[in-house]
Amino acid sequence: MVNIEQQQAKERILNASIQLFSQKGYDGTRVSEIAEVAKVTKALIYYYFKSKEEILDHLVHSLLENAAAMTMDFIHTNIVQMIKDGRLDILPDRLHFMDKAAIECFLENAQVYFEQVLDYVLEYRQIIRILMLESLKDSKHHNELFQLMDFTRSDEGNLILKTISAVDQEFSYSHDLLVFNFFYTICPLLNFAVYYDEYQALSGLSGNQLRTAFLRSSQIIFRSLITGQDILLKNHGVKLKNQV
Amino acid sequence: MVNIEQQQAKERILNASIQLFSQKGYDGTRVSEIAEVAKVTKALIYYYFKSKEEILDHLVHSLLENAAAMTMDFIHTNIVQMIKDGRLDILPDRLHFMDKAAIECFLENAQVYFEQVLDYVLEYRQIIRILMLESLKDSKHHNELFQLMDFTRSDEGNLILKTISAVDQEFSYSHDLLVFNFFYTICPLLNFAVYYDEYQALSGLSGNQLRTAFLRSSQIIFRSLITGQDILLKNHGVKLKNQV
Amino acid sequence: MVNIEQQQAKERILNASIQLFSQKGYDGTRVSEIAEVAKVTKALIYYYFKSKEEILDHLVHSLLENAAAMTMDFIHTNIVQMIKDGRLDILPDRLHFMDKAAIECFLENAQVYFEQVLDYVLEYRQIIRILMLESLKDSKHHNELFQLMDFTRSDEGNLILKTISAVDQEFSYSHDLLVFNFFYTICPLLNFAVYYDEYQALSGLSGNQLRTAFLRSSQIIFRSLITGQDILLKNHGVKLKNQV
Amino acid sequence: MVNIEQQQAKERILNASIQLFSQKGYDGTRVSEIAEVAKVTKALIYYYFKSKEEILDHLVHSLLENAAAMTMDFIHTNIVQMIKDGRLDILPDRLHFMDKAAIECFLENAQVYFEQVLDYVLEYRQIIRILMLESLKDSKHHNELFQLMDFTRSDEGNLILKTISAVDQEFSYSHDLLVFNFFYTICPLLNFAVYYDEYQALSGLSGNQLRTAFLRSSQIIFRSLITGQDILLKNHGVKLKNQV
DNA sequence: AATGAATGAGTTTTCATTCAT
DNA sequence: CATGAATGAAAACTCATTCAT
Repeated sequence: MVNIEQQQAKERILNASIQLFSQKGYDGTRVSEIAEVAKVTKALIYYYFKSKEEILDHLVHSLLENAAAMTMDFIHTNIVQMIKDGRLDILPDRLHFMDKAAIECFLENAQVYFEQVLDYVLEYRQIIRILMLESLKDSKHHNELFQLMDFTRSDEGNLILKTISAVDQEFSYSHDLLVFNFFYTICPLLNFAVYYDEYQALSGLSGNQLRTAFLRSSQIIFRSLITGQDILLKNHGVKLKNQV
Repeated sequence: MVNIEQQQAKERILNASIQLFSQKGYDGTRVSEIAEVAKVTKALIYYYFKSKEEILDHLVHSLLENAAAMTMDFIHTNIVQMIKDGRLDILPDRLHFMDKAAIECFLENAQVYFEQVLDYVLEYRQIIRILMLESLKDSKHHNELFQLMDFTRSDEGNLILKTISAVDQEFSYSHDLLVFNFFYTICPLLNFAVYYDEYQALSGLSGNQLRTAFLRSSQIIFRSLITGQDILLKNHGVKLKNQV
Repeated sequence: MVNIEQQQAKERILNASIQLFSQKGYDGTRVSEIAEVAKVTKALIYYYFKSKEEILDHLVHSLLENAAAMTMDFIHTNIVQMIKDGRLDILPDRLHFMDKAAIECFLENAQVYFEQVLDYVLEYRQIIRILMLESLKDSKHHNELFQLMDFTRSDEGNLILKTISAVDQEFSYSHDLLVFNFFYTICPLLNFAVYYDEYQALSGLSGNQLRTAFLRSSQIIFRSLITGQDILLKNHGVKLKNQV
Repeated sequence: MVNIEQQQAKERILNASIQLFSQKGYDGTRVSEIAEVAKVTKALIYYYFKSKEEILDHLVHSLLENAAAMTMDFIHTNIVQMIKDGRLDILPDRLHFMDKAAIECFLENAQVYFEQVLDYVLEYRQIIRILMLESLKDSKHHNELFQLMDFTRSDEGNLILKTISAVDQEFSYSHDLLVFNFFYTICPLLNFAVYYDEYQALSGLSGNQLRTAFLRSSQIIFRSLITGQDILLKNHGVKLKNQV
């Protein structure tokens, strides 16, 4: 851990802001508190940032950039590599895998990616918390949480959905799947991050135990998506396909 | 719908507060804004409420009371009735069902209850949003969201867990189940409520379509809990039991 | 003089602002100083005015309205009355007087009007000073001083010019006349108002002596406009007419 | 025109200050703005000037010195030369010209001088504007504008008045003349300078047209002073002499 | 039940100025 | 010469709350 005295002032301000915003919310945090925690003068905060809001923006944007980079990284590591290996084809409307093994491989990578994302959101859980707080208000960062991992639209970037679709060639996207994905994949993940510390405190579990327990729970969802997709797809898929 | 002019002032203040707190957060809302929206003077707000905080308390407590009542209602309607019918026994550590049909009946009721809860959280989604905003900060209402449907502890009120446990008599509670329940049952439900309006706006779905899609998604989780419980229970249950 | 304690707070704020803005300039005046002088709290100032700037706006606009009213009054008292009496005709491009006596009468009225204006600008010399200070900066009140008595454009409202033109039927407006009017009628008048107190102090004259001396000086200008108009009009009028 | 990059830093600071002070007033200008416009750092400004106020002082004093030099120049070129030529005598209380031709010559020179002054104030109109802004406030530069061409007192430097007095040997200074001189000679001149750009913009006249129009207007005043002085002198002079 | 006026104690933000390098 | 970093003091403005009526 870096000596707090030696940390650059600007970074101290950002760290103090993360800590305080995530604890007390943006509106609940005073610039003077940030100054105190960061051990700088109020005026210096305004030397580095035009306003309190700019601090928030800075935090939010740095997280979003970071997240986007991680997604890109996944795409390049997995998709691009598999294409190069001739195991995956990008068709206009879906991903086409060479064989069952390729699907297995992809799913495994997705799993690894999920775990990666989990660790990412845990590491940045304070900023995620800030983002979630803002996403609940009609602030300017209103829907940047949704952007964070935007699976709500069925566009090219929505890889997990494509994966599922690849399992069943008859499949085409349904609102059900998107809803499921958002509320049963993204939300739990983000909620896990923002309630991580609190849940630990209440349950008495260690961080690692909690993380493991959550990962196991997630596996149920993953399996459901494969074994139980007839619930989502077979029963309602046809109707849903024509709905919007 | 009641004429806004004729609404009693106090109620107008409460409604304005719900609207504003859920939109801008408690800290982000000014008493003068409440006065404006409620079409009363600031001074009148202080005639009815001792402080801004008392308004929040009032809202939070009314929701919590309400929620508790609903749970009690479920318990009485289902548990108590089934006991009276001799189809259910409350043992010190678990519920004991007379037969498979009783379980089926209970699960069905639980499903109905879930839908009831869904409608409840949808109706009060603004207050839920307020509560969630506060739960993310370390305010005094910090963990009242957890209380709302406290399934994190394995106490008598934790009915769904008991139900699952009843399906497999060998079963005993594991942290995994609690984690699963919290992050994959309660959180999605609450997130659905708080992001309901926004998701509608982004997806273009009608409220009803969205509600139906969410309920179908929930069914996957329910089924997972039965068919997929070996993942949660058989594999890790023993270890987890001894973990904490 | 009204008891300062009994004056309404808002008026005390305005008076304090006039005093301070005219002494120290708008930028040089602190809201806390206004509060002190007005014997109110800073917060009360913000109860009555949205911002420091709004106080300035209020002062400026009230003066401008007032001034406009005075001009209107002159027009109605003189022009309208003379028309009713059949001594004046408004032609599309100029005023037409019945006879020399009508012109004399009009000029006499203009003289009276000038004196009236003089007393007006003297009474409101502090606000005029504020306005002049602002007019010298590129603030939003930049050219409201020009509007105050806008003789810079040769439109219908420019009565004095029309009067002069009426004296010599051959005459038509020239930029020279406008320039003369602005810099040798309006500016001296306004400068007299804003430097009134200071000139008194430096010269040792009483207010009344100064006012009388200034009025006599103005008469020279008035006469110049009649006897000396050949300088302005005859020599250069033709060229100037075609210039812009 | 010198390349802005190559201009010395100090000069750039002064030019930026002139520009900004005349645009926004001294109080309305931030040191950081000066730094920006001058393309130097704030710290460098403090390397060259002890304080923001020192910049203003520097500008004001350089103008005043300059103006004094110009007056001195006039005195030497005209007065001193005429004395040497034996055409002018300085009596204790007045100037004594040898003959009508000497008066004519002097008046002509005064006219030339007026034009010179006009060009001077036009060149330095931004600083004049600053000075006028300050003269309207009770700053330390309060009455330095009056000093600029102090004709308010009947001392030796008041050349134009002496000139007029010389025309009529019966004449002695009256407050009327001083008032006339200040409000109808100096003020218009200064106002012309400070409103020069704005008047151009509003009227659509070119700088040269405007300057010419103003000079013609001034001639009326000059002539008035000779032909019309009976108004000022004969009628009221005696009384006024005894007034204070 | 209702309110216009008032305020203390903050809040965010600004700004002339300094200092170490 | 030159500057990036830093700051004390004070500026404008806010806001929950109170009070007299």
